[in-house]
Amino acid sequence: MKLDARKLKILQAIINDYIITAEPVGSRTVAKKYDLGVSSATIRNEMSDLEEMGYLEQPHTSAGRVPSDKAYRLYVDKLMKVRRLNDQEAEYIKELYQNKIMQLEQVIFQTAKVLSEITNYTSIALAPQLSKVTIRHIQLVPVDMDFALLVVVTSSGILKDTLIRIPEGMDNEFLNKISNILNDKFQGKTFSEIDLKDLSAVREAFKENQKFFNSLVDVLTSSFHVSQEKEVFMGGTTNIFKLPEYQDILRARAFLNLMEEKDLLYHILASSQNNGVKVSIGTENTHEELRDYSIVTATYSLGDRILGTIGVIGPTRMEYSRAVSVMDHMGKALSNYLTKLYGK
Amino acid sequence: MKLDARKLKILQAIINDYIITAEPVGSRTVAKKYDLGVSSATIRNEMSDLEEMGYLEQPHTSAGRVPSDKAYRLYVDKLMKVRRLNDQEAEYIKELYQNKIMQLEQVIFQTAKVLSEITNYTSIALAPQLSKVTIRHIQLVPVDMDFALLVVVTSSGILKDTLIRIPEGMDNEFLNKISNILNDKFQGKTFSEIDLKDLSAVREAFKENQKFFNSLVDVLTSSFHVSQEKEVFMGGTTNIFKLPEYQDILRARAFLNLMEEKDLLYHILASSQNNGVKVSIGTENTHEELRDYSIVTATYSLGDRILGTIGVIGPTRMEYSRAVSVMDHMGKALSNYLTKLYGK
DNA sequence: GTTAGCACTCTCCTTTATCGAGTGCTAAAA
DNA sequence: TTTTAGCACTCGATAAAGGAGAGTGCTAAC
Repeated sequence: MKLDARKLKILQAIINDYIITAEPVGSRTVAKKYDLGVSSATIRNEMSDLEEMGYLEQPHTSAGRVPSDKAYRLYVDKLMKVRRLNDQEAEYIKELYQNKIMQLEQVIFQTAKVLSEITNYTSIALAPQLSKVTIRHIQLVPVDMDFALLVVVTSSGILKDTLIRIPEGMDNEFLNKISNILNDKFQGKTFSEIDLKDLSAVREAFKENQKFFNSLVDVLTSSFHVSQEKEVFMGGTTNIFKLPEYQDILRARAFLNLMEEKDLLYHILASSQNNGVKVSIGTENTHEELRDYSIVTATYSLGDRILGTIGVIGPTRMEYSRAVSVMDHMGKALSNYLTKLYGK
Repeated sequence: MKLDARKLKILQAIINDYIITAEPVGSRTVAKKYDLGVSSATIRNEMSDLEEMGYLEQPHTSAGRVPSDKAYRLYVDKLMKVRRLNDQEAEYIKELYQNKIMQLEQVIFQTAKVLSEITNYTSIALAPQLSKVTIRHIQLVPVDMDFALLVVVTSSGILKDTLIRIPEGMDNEFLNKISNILNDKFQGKTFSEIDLKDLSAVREAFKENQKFFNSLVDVLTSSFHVSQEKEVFMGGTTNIFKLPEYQDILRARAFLNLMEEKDLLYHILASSQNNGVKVSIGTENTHEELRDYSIVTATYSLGDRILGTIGVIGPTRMEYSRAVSVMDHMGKALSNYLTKLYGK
């Protein structure tokens, strides 16, 4: 059976309608609302064909039909017209990145927030992954008699710092000396390459301050490494309540529980590392838990290095044209902003 | 009418039962489950009295009775036995604050998380309020040819920093000079006291680097001031789904929407500044939106200065004894931790 | 003052009936 | 051969009706 022009038109009509209404679409609806010049009976026959071909599904015998994941895939790849952002949306995004000096994590957080506001879906965003980034500069800065700030600047301009207690009577000179040692040892390495075995030489330089040495290493390996790494930012988690299919408490709950699975979300975002926008529809997702959802992601970068991923998640009945255009725009805007601010 | 010993016993039984089951409690239930040595008819009479006195309410004629806010207040003040934490809970809290060097905000975030895990309610926590805190030390630290780190240490040991772009060719000496000027001008002041009018003298010192001056001031006033100020951390937002009264989608939604009102939550937390644990029950809350919820808060401090507030929010049918003991314990543990780490 | 007994109320759950949207099939029309 | 009108049939959704059960308040006896 061939997917001729009329079948395509009908399919498109059904997808459009279902995306808007969330109700199974019947042949009469298509005949009336979309002017195809044929009767509902003809459309009925075509729909039957489309179902046989795997593009449509029937929730039950006496209901209309619903697009399958395969149909959405076709829609995304071939049928949909990519929508441009309207002025208001573009303006909103522009404003976000204008004139503001933010900590990198704040930027990502705000991006997620705006993303969810514009799309009305739930947004997820991955902060830059430290494991991919090398250490450019380490500096211990005294702030106080008791505390110093351990500052690490990375190759991508990302900065990480932690307050750290210093032993009594330790002077600036010693701090500088340590900074130099750390730089010698770690410059150009990634955080994950900081190897405990490597450190015996460094340890000696600390002489009687072994405790200080330990806490320094602790901070460098654990604090910078694990906890920050899997940070997933989210926005608009409760947006799903606006959608009719989540008026069911069990579904809503399932979704919200999913959103608490930070590890899972992290893997989803981390796995899409191809430059640009990517759409994963329902069963296309490798993760079992996601087979009822679609995810649209985009990467963001600093210069030509991909730093992380942002995305929106929603029902497979997603406004793909809208989502794709917003993600595309946003990914680029964020990259621009970062490059302008942190690039050299 | 007097609230005699038997009435109290009956009231206590009803409250206990309702807290556990979330079902209106009938006279027969009280007679059977709680051994009071009288028949259900007697209890029925007493319950009628208790309703007249305002301690009980009836959802409808043929239902059992439900404690009123007044009853909960009595319960919290007089009736409940304050429960001690069990070993597992105490251990969990202890572990949280052990051996970890965290950014202050991370500490608060983790505290909120643990709080929600232990209580099974939604937790909210207020980060230390910068407006209350004075500036101890400002330092511009060069990290790079293009960037410096603006570090501000506050009187409470809290540290704030932001990466800031520096003009080309600006050397360390000049940065130090600026740091000194900023210190001269702002040491001992709060962030809200940073007055733009004051700055004309400082501005001159920057000579041709007016743009740099502007961004510095921008960061000091806006970035440190507004955005961080109202930061409310939350944990376990979806815990309410475990409670039977939130199986109703409208209620669940109302609650989640409430949790998105960061400003409101901020005010609630900021308003409870009396040292120690505070319980607000239903209509006792000044905010209209909260009249169906109860909130248990505790303050945390550094030394003897109150820094912020943590709390849990749930239905008025809350396990107060549990919540109060956890909040009490947690507030103190957090204060201890902070004092040990940042106090001098 | 306490309690057994009982009529009465009201929600909740189940059953039954009805409605209507939508389908698939057939046979006639184009 | 394709399209269409007509029609019987299916099945979910909604409403109405009918208990069942929990709980109350009142009365009268203990």
